[in-house]
Amino acid sequence: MTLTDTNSWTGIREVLLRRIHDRIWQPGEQIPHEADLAEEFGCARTTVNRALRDLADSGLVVRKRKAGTRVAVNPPQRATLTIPIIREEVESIGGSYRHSVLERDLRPLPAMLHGAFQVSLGEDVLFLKTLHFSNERPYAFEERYINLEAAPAARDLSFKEVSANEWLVHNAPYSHGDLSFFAVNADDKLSGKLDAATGTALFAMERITWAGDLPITHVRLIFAPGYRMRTEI
Amino acid sequence: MTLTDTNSWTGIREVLLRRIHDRIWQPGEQIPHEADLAEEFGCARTTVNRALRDLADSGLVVRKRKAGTRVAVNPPQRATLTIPIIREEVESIGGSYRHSVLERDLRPLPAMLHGAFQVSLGEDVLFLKTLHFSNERPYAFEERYINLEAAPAARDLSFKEVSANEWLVHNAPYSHGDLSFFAVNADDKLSGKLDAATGTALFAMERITWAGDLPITHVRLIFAPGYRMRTEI
DNA sequence: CAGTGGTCTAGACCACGAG
DNA sequence: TCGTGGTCTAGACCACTGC
Repeated sequence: MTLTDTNSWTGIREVLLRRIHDRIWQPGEQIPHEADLAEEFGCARTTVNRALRDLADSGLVVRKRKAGTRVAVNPPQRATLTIPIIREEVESIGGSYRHSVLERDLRPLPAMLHGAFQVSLGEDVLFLKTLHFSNERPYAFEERYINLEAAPAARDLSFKEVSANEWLVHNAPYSHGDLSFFAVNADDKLSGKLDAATGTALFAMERITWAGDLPITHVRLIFAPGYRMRTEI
Repeated sequence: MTLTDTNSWTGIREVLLRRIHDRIWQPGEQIPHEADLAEEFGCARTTVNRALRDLADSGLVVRKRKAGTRVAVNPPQRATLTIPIIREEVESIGGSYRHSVLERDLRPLPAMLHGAFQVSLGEDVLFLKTLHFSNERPYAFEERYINLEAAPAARDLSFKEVSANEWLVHNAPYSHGDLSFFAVNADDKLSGKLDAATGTALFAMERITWAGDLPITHVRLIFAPGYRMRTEI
């Protein structure tokens, strides 16, 4: 039998978890106060607080001042996705990375993005089309708009050596962003670039990042066939 | 000008964040010790610790005992996805939810899953095909295997009233799982079910959950065209 | 070995929000 | 209003790991 150290916050978390799993505390039911639990475990309230805060972060319990802590009725699955820069992703699975800039020009922001990506009216943005390779096979196709107000230095860069992806991470840190995942069919152009039959379902990701109120970049990545985004929960 | 409260851990986190964004602390550079920062901010080390721990959780700094805290060189994007049960997802966007069980039988586990989903040899698993609707329009198609050793009560349930999705959340809590996302083409069967032209790219999710060593369920969800999984970072 | 983060404690005050 | 969680403090000991 495994003994759990009930003097560590992780140990206490395990015990609480087991009580929830074993239905000793029913979904929706209020569990004892921090103070009572601290007494039960013979530890400081801070320690119980840490354990409960962790359970709340993962969605298993719901905490409210005055109302106490309740076991979540429908614990949502929370999964943390780690999205590395593509070079690191490729290299981490043992591939050799290369990228190729297919297009690069200044242009007005397409109307489609006016709502989500508010740059100053009339300002051009830097547009890039890039193909990423793993072991010389297409890995992902990227279309990107860069707001030159947020990253003026990008105007003079070709992004042939360092990908825009990587350069922006280092030179235009964002404060927040929107991220979405979806599926697209390979059209004729994509099909040639990604070495996929026309019509093949491809996994895609779209991302907008801001530094405060200033939009930095909008990027759409479309991955070669077979790509899976994985995580553990 | 906005003043930041440097006596709260969130306030301290903001200040540290700004120093990283403003390159006062360069990527890869070691930042001051907790004790020094605590002195600078005139607060307890615990408070600085909380702020730094939070930055480390989000991947912006890397902390090591003895080696100190460094600004991450390639801060990975971490995104937390919240995956609710489908009924709640549908209802949260104002739809009325319904589901329909298309198939339900006991069968041996398909060979394809033998590696990932280790049930006792020769034991049958419960197989379910379900279609989820939002406002009477197809929302997602589900294929699910349930390990009856982990959830024996499932053997006697039709899952016509409560979906397997929801029942399992309430009755077979998992301790951990694998989750992946990918894209598939609608085949003829899917196309009819999801009201999508054959070949349409569809967003799909696959999930296996365990309770300790015991596999609980394997589920593949394929969403109707246009589905996006969104999150903020 | 010794510096650094990780954690625990006992106590305190505060903010929120249910009743 | 007042119970409950949220947070802060000052101090302590410990665990890891680079040197």
